[in-house]
Amino acid sequence: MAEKYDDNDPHDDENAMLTAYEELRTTLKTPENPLTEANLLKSGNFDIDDYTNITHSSSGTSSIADIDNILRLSENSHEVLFDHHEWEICDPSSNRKRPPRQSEFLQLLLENSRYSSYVSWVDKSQGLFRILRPERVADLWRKVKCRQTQGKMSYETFARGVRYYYGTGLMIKTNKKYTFCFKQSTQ
DNA sequence: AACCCGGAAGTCCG
DNA sequence: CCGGACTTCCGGGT
Repeated sequence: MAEKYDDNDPHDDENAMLTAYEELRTTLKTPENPLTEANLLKSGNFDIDDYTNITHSSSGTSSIADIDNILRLSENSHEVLFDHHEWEICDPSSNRKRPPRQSEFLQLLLENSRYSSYVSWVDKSQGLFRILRPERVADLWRKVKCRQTQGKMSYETFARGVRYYYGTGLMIKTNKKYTFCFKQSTQ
C-alpha cells in the first residue's frame, strides 16, 4: 500500500540519515574524536538507544563494520512516515484546524500505534508514560509544532516545554528518566 | 555522565 | 501591541 505524500518530500528523512551516517563514519575514523554519546547525538538522527546498541555490539571498541550494522538497523526502524494529517487538532473554541500544543502532541503520539516504538504508557490509568526514543520524539515535535524556530529541536528543549506543564497543572513530576505523567482530571 | 528542575529572557504567532 | 505557549540558555541537584 504505497501512499503518496505530496506535501512532504519522502526523501528528506533518507537524505538526513545518509548525511548523518557519513558524518558519523568520518568522525569515528579519527582516534582523537572517539565514539561518544555526545558525538552520536550531535549528528541529530540517533538517540540513546542507538548509542547503547553500538557500544554493546562492539564490546568497547567500535569498528566501521559495527557502525554499518547498527546504522542499518537504525535505518530500518526509522520507517514511520510522517503524515501531518495525523497531527491536526480541531480547536474546541474557534472550531478551526490547527497544529497541536505540546501536550496534545504527546496525547496523539501515545494514542497512535504507529509510534509505539517512540513512546509508551507505563500506566495509562494514571497518565504515566515513558519516552522511548527521545531524539526522535523531539524531531517529530519539530515537524508538528506550530511555532517554527531556528535551532535544532533536541530532547533537552522538548523536555523544558513539558516541564512548564507542572506549573499549569497539566502534568505532575515523576523525577524519572524520560518519564512524565498527565495529571488526571478525576477529582 | 546524563538526566531532572525551574528561573529568566527571548521568540513566534494568533 | 499584547499575551500564551513555547524556545533558548543555564546553574544547580540527583
